[in-house]
Amino acid sequence: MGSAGRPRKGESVDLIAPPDIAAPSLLGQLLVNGDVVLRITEVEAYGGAEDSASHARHGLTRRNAAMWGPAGRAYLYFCYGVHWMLNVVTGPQGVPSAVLIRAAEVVGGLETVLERRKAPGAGPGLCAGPGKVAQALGLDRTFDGHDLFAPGGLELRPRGFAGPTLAGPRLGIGFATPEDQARPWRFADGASRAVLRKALLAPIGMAGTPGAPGSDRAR
DNA sequence: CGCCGGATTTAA
DNA sequence: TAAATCCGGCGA
Repeated sequence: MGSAGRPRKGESVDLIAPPDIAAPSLLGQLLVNGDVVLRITEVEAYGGAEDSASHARHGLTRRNAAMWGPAGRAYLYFCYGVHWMLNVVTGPQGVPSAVLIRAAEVVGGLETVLERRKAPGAGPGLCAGPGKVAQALGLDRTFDGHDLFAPGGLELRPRGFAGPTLAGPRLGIGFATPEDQARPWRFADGASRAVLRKALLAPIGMAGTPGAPGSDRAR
């Protein structure tokens, strides 16, 4: 890796930005693993300078090591003894930050997803929830640190589009400081039904009209 | 070394 | 509303 910190071909420049900037740029992008293709509809930013809600709050540990790595890698962790959670590592190397993929829509491989999710049929809630997303993609600890821009295995495809961006406080971080709990670091695609607690989110980055510029990927 | 609790999901 | 179910991080 001679080009540390510099985006490679096909890599979104936005991932080098602070997590709250990088996060909304991931909306609409695709996650691919085998025949399964998901379109990201909801994300949350973690880390940056100081964030009491981040796994990096206690410093570098074995579990969160991937958060310190270069942008564009996966950070997988096990939660509640039950679920795996997928994050996209962002920011410059050495600054722990990541974006939690909270929800997505199935674009391809529905049969595989239904099987993995043990769901009877498709619906807006099929992959709405971070544990569901990882399960649908068939992820576990072996994907921790995986390069999302390397061909084969789990991949992030920057191509995609999303509707107007919604933003609001992150979910499930009652242990964090009130200031960090209040940060509007949860983002979602306003045009998607695959979004949890949508009523807690409000339009952002638009100068008056929905679909306005501002949610564009800088590229 | 033992305890506490979690970036959740599901079923009752 | 509560159980499932494991491991990380902290304090002793």
